[in-house]
Amino acid sequence: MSEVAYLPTGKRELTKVANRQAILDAARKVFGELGYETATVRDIIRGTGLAAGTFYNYFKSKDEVYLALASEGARQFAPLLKAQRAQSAGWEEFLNAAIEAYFLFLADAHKSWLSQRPPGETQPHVHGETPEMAAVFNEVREAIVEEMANGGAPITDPDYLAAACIAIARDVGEKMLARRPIDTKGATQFAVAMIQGGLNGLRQAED
Amino acid sequence: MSEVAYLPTGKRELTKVANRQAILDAARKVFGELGYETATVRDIIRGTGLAAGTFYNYFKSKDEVYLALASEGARQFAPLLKAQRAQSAGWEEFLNAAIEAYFLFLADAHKSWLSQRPPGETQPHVHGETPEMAAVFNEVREAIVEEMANGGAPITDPDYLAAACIAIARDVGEKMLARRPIDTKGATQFAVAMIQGGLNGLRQAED
Amino acid sequence: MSEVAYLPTGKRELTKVANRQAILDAARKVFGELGYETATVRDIIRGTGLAAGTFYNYFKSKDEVYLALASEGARQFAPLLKAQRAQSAGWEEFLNAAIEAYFLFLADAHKSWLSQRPPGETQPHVHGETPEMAAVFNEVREAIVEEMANGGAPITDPDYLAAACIAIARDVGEKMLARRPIDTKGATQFAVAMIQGGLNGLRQAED
Amino acid sequence: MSEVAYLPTGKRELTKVANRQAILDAARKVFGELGYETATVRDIIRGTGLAAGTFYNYFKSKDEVYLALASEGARQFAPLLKAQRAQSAGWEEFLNAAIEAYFLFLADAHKSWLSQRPPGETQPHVHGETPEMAAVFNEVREAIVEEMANGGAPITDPDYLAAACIAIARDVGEKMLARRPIDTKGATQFAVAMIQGGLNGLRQAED
DNA sequence: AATGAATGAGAGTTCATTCAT
DNA sequence: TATGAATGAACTCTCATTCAT
Repeated sequence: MSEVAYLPTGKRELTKVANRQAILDAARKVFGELGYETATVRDIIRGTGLAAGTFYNYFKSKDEVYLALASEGARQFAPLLKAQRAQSAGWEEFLNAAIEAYFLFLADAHKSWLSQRPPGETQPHVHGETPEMAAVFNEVREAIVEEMANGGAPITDPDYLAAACIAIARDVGEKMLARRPIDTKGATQFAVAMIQGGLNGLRQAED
Repeated sequence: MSEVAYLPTGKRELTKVANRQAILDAARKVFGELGYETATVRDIIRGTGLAAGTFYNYFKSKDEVYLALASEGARQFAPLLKAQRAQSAGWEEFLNAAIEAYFLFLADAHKSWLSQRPPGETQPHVHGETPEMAAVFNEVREAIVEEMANGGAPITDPDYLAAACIAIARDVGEKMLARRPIDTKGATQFAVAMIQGGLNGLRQAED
Repeated sequence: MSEVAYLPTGKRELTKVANRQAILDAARKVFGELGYETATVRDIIRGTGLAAGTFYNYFKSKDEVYLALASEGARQFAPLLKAQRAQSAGWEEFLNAAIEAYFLFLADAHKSWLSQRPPGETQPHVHGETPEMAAVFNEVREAIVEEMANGGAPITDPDYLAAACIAIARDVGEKMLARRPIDTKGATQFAVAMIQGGLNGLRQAED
Repeated sequence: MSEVAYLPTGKRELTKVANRQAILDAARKVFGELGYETATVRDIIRGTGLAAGTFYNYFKSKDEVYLALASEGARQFAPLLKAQRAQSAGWEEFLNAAIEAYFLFLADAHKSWLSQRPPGETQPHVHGETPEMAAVFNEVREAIVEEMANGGAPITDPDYLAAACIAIARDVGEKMLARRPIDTKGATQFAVAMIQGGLNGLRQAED
């Protein structure tokens, strides 16, 4: 309609991407520290240099930014998990692959987020989990459940077993993040050994 | 204003206690269903026959009722756990005792609360844990950590191990509650077998 | 549940009714002056001595208070109009009755509202009609349309005619309110004479 | 910054005019559909191919575009009305001329706007009148009032009479637009006959 | 002690307008 | 001049808490 069409400059595009990222970063931090309910949109934008309304140029709602974070995490993680699983021959290898993938994701994410949450300052009623962690964890859960349904780990009570494996992965992963240096190899060995041992224990108990 | 000063009668005291209990019951239900943030004080008092303001005759704040619930749970549970532990000779017996105590508590609490949460209707961003469950769980965690520190389960990494034991207890306990009939014996056997097996697995891995 | 049940005292009930009325009055004034869109809930409560949140103890939304005002007006007016219509034999009497009822309502409402809008200070983009006026006006409109459909005023174009009658009633009524003293008799005579004369003029034009 | 200063070419000027017109067209449509308050500047520019900020190169504010629309309508209409009036000998001719001019304007505007508002989908609290219609209507109003003040229609109550004439013109005009085909002749005949008849009726009532 | 209306800070969100590009 | 992201005041509405009764 107009004679002169201004194309978006590289600079503009850059700040747009940067702002989006800044909001995502701030949101991740805030959700991790405060939890979804307690975190406010204003808490999030305070972490960027932006104004309140600007948030809504990038995300339609508080919920949407949470979901964006979660699905971004899942999207990045899914191929890693898949690749690891593809290489695995049996249950033990699968388990090792899945847990290692999860721990690597956690470690990587943790490093790049510089979560820096002052230790011990945990608020009451708070998750302590970023949306991405939640999403990625769900991927692992599903992989384990699926593998188990396929007969990967034939044992009396697959429901309890899945719950237990997942629980170990989650909580050992969390502990791992609290240590320096972050040792994914060690944590993976621990978790896998414990789960495999547990399986043996359960087989014996069955008799 | 009245000439005669009535001493608090037993009846009146009972009423006070009953109201307090009604609030606690309603709060437990609501916190369990909605989580701390989402639950409103009005949600809680709606569950009693009382008026909004009356809540503050019994608790100073929404937070206080949460804490009251948690510490009540812990207070009731602590002696049970202590008794069970006292009977235990070694680590295995201790573990069995602690987990059984925990599962019994869960089952009992669950029965008496009639939590009735329609399954599958879980809201996003919500805990699904009553304050008491959280508190009692912490008791168990501390017992395990303490016992482990006392050399109960000599293993490479007590920190990870504690995390894993606790994780299993929590999540198998949760699964247990979802089944009918609630089988604490079976769940305890499962959890203990898995943990003990896990310990063995870890010992082998160490070599 | 509690031993002592406090019944609402008269005083409490009084302020409740009074507050509701204060909000309605303020809302009427504000809607009349500013129109629905421009008026804010804060504009309304500012007209009472109440706090912002209190508005929502009485009405669920800005829309609801508008509707309440409108339907209250219609409810009060409907029987008056019905009574007047019941006494009417033919179209002319009906017309007289309907318009008189409308003008009486306007005059009465105007007096009791003390609308006191500073003359000349009319804002741009504004209705200048309270919700009640709108609602009552609709009642009159429907009555006229209905009567006309029943053959009350057989004329070539009932659609245009209804529009014209209604238009006269509305705008003459408005002028009437701007004069002192408010002369409903005179305004009614004028409007009816004009409409009847208009009908005659249309009959002649038809030939 | 550039060495060569280009004078505005005819082409460029045209673009400016075209953009301005595009905004005016979109604004008319949007104001007509949504009303002043509900319409947003973004609603308006969405109707053009332009960007949000560009709006403010042409109009200082949302209000200004409304006013521009209104005065443009008035400016276009005033000479038409004047010409029609100039040809009129007496009151009846004047009335016919004024109303016809108004209805012609309405019909023309309506056609060219293709207002296309889905009938029946009227929002609550919305005008259904473009700024131009409002402005042009005011011109007619003033003409009638003026003519009446000059003794064109000697009758008891010129204030009421003006109100009534105007009311008829407005509402019959509105009805006219809703019909197919749009029959300005018929509508004019109707309105004039009704008003003239009304005048006669008022004269008789005076006796 | 019980009541429930009143309070007001603060939540998520919208939008007219500005301004760097 | 065109662009469209940034701005921030203002909006509707919620809710923990207070307080007159």
